[in-house]
Amino acid sequence: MTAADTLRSRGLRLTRPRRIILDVVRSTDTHPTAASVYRRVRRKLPRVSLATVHRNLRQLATQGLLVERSAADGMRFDGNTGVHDHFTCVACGRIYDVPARPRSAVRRRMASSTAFEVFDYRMEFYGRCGACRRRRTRSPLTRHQRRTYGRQEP
Amino acid sequence: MTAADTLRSRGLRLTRPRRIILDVVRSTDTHPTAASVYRRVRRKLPRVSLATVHRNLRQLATQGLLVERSAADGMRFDGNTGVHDHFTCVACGRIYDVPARPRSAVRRRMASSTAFEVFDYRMEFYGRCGACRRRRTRSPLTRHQRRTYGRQEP
DNA sequence: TGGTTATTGGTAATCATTATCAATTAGACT
DNA sequence: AGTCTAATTGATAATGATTACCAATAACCA
Ligand SMILES: [Mn+2]
Ligand SMILES: [Mn+2]
Ligand SMILES: [Zn+2]
Ligand SMILES: [Zn+2]
Repeated sequence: MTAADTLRSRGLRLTRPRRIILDVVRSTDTHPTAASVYRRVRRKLPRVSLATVHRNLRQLATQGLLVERSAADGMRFDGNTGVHDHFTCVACGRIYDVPARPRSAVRRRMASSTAFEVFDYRMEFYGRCGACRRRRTRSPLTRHQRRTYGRQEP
Repeated sequence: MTAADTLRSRGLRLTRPRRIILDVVRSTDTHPTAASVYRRVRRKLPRVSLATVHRNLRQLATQGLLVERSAADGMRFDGNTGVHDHFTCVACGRIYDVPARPRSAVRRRMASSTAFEVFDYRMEFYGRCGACRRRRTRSPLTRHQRRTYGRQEP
């Protein structure tokens, strides 16, 4: 089932902006912000509106064609919809995919020891990535710099 | 070492607004937003400014007297600074503390299989809490309602 | 090739957080 | 207890991110 079919089967249309936005998110593993997606989409479609990017990221996530993840510095989007975990480098801000560990054991233990019905869980690792370990540590970003720029997208 | 001593040893002062803000966050396990803390602080200090609440939550988190956590609906604050995990009920939005599982094994495995140096990790569980399992499911909140109100604080 | 209607671009509105600044006051030291 | 000094406050403006609105456009179906 292609993305176009998924959309059309729900009465949605695969417009040019929507297709390019989906392509941009799917063709990277950097977990871009909406602003970053906007910058990249404009290279192919200079007249696109920032509102269109926001609208489509939200819509495409609702339709399951990409994943919306909240990170410490705001919302990010992930074209990898498979089950996987993430590692955030606290030095450079990059977010890496890491393979998920088997989930069933954790869910069983959680469900049997509490009144909670666990549908899913998420693991986030924090530390320093290989590149940053080899390099002298730079001064950390300010709160505002983290939110606005985030070193993972040059 | 009391909170007042921690602050004074770093040239900071324990003012009345700051003490009340810290008390409010420490005396609940609902992981309140800044807006929610503001509402509760105003009951004791009606003339407090929202900016003062934001400033102090940030400062107190920087000093390690409370923890700042990003959730799907925005930033939240946790008076429990010990190691623990969280369960988010997708039906009512409440965030519950859950005991942490032993950390060393996970960190060792992660560090040995990748180039990442893991300082810490975070687990978030998602599902339905006991109260919501017993009760008929209500209609889900809108995006805006989730961000602003969040059912966990009535 | 039309006709319907989802979608777009442009822009205003909203929301959360941060910045600014004159007035206040906690804490240290007489 | 009174004085001093700098941290802090309340009020408000500014900022950044996201959402709402609406007339114009264009995707898709018959
Ligand atoms: Mn990912
Ligand atoms: Mn907690
Ligand atoms: Zn790094
Ligand atoms: Zn619940």
